[in-house]
Amino acid sequence: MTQAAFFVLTALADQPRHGYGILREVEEVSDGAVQLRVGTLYGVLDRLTADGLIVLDREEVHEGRLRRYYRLTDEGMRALDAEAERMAAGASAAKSRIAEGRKAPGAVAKPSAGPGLAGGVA
Amino acid sequence: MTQAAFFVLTALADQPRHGYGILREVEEVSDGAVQLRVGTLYGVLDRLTADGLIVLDREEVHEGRLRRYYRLTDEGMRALDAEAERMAAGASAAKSRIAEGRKAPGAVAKPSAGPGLAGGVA
DNA sequence: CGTTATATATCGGAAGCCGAGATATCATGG
DNA sequence: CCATGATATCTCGGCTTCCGATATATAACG
Repeated sequence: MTQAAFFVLTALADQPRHGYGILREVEEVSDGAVQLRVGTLYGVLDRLTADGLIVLDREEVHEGRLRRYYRLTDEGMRALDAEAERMAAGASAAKSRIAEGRKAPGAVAKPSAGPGLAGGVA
Repeated sequence: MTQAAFFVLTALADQPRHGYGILREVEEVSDGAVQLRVGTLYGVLDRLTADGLIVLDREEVHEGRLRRYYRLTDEGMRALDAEAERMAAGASAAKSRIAEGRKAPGAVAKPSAGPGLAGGVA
């Protein structure tokens, strides 16, 4: 699953949303760290629909503008859950490894030959 | 940062490794969930080097076979740390949203009629 | 009337992924 | 002796995905 797809699913996890709403929600939920582009969105939406992870929930007309709402399917919910698990595990692994690398730069069983990472790391 | 790049950095976080070793390490650290392909690896290695996140540490000849070791730079370490943070946050956000969606499928200001997610759908 | 915000969607270039193949050494097995 | 498999490097081409730019349309603000 791509990053974009993950964040779209996340934005839809609590309630159905329309395209433009997903765009804003992703930015907000990621605290501005992730900016889903318009050009990316619709391709992702199509793929997720084709994969059965989301479905068109309903269409509304708000102030003369069409809003097309999507929502997660059971399968989409499960896929997101599994992906979140993998991401958490990956993040956790990276964190503990960083700690290891900082704690023992020369723990490679090599006395000194190895200058260690970036010279002491600080 | 792409998934592939993230896992390469993670594999290098505790100690320098060579290409083939990274391949096995990524699979092991992700418990088989992530399989970095050979065709992907070298492109990632080149990009990470160009971006200054990793550097060629040393070259060794082991049993007649060349081993090219890479290691993280300070910048690479920081980038990995930041990315791990973002991933953890993303995973966490997804998790709590899933909980919200399950807890209140109709929390959309809809008493009960709302079949909500996966409820009635059909 | 022009710009900004909301809202949809498409197009094409660029970036990235990955199966397949090339090359080479060493060990195992037939 | 040769085939196979593991180790180890790297390249190529097709496919998927990303994203800037563009198009269309309504409403609000100046």
